[in-house]
Amino acid sequence: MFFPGIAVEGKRLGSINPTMSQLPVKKRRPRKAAPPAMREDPPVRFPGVVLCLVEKRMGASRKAFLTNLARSKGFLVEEPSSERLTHVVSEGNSGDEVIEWLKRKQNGCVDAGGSNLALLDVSWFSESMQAGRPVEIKPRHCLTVTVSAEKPQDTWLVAAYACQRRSPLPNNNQLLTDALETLAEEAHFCGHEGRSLAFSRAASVLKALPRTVRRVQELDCLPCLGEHSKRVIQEVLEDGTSAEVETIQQSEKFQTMKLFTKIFGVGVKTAHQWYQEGRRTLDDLRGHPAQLSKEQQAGLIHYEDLNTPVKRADAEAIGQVVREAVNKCLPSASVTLTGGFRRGKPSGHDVDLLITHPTEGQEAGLLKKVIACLDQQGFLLYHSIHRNTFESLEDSDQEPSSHASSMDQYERCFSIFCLGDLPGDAQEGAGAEKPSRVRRTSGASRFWKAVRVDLVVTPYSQFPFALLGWTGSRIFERDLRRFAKREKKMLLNSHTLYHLEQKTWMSAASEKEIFQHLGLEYIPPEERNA
DNA sequence: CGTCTTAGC
DNA sequence: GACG
DNA sequence: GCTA
Ligand SMILES: Nc1nc2c(ncn2[C@H]2C[C@H](O)[C@@H](COP(=O)(O)OP(=O)(O)OP(=O)(O)O)O2)c(=O)[nH]1
Ligand SMILES: [Mg+2]
Ligand SMILES: [Mg+2]
Repeated sequence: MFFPGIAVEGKRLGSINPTMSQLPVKKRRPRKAAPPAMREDPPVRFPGVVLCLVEKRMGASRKAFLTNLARSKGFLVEEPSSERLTHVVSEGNSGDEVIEWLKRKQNGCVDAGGSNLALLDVSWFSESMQAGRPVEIKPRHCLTVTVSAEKPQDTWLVAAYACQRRSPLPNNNQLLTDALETLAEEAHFCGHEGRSLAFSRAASVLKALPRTVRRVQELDCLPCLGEHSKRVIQEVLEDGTSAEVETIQQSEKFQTMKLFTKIFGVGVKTAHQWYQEGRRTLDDLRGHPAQLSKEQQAGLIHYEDLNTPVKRADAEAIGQVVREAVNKCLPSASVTLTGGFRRGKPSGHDVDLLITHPTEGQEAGLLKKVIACLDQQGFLLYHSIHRNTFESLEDSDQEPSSHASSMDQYERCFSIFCLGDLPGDAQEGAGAEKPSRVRRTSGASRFWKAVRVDLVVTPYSQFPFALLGWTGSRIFERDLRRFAKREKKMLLNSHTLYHLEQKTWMSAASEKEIFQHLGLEYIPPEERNA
């Protein structure tokens, strides 16, 4: 249950003072006072002409130089996402390439067809700069479009960033995405993170397609699909499988790395080290428990439970247990189910919960109390608590370390939850005590199950950023941040959005406002399954 | 050729 | 591995 | 190096 006015689906959260944004206390706060020194451009002399310079093959610095030149002569120059464009100027690209580039930049919904948009070579631009006015468009200036803009090819238009496209849960290409994700996993096991990311992106693009791929030619215009990915897709389309993928899956190395990295607390490095030492089974590891960290011990003990998918009903039940504990500690605080379940997944590897309170600052110190409360009731088999370094709006912006660090500003907790499944009243969760939950470990009937639960506490002013950050998917998050940095010169994390050129933090009362700040079409959680 | 998300134990 |  |  949410508070009226809390922003989950774009409702306003209330006004936020933009001068008191959040910052990492360890780092220096960039100054907000001075706006960037803007050189005065002369007044607009040609309001009917809106230029756009195609960065592709031109480069960012030349584009910036030409933009300044044009503005100094009274021309309007705007971004490709602008709807007012009249003249698109490109250097070294064909007309078709410019159309494709424009469509991508405009989230795939451009009428590149017979509109009054002129696609021009840079020669027109040079002549116009020399003349100090837009010169008449001659045939030699025009880029020709060979692809018929009327009839869409038998291909799809898909944006290059996952945060620009809709990825609903029904995946029409699971056979293909499974193959590509196997290649991504294998690359990850080999420490080839760049290659792994490339295969993950390729799989993600296929997840966004509205129907099943039938012929490899349909992939021609899709981003993130290169020679290797297309070859694998072709094999799977023709034979139902790929030899490369089959070989990987049958290899002892891959199978053992997979077995070991599924242990909570074990990553590629540790798994590989154990593999080199000749270990192959979980019992090999259980033989030397002293070499294991606390989380690895817990991960090994609960290996089967933690690798059994968590159902939505279990997630809701745990959400309710946590909600009651939270409200005991702080009435009118809220608990929101996030992660994959918020994206509509029917099951998941854990339960992700986001906690906040509508009064800024009331959430301070809450997580520690909630953990103590849950632990006392015997719900926690393991937990690890994480403090944050970001201030809430309540904290003053003078001496950052003075009280922020002395205060209990915990924000995250990774836990292993004991989900009781006792009959009758115990389902409520509050009834049975810890010893009775954990002792019944043997025999055919066990009455409890270990479940990974992530708790996150956020100040109300950061709630939309935390919600966006903890809803995922992982690929969606990475592309949001990559898009913000590379396309908008902004820095995004799960607390804030920072504009590098304006040197300002951009507050948001909803997820929708964050998408707006980024110039992105809003994508609802159910379509973030990238 | 460099980049590939970001942050806390 | 794919992209800019 | 691990977790999200
Ligand atoms: N920024 C960032 N966020 C991440 C990363 N990994 C996960 N997240 C965010 C987005 C995820 O939806 C959210 C929860 O992570 P989970 O590992 O629980 O994945 P998710 O719930 O999507 O799926 P699952 O639990 O496996 O069913 O945390 C990451 O590497 N970077
Ligand atoms: Mg999850
Ligand atoms: Mg999680």
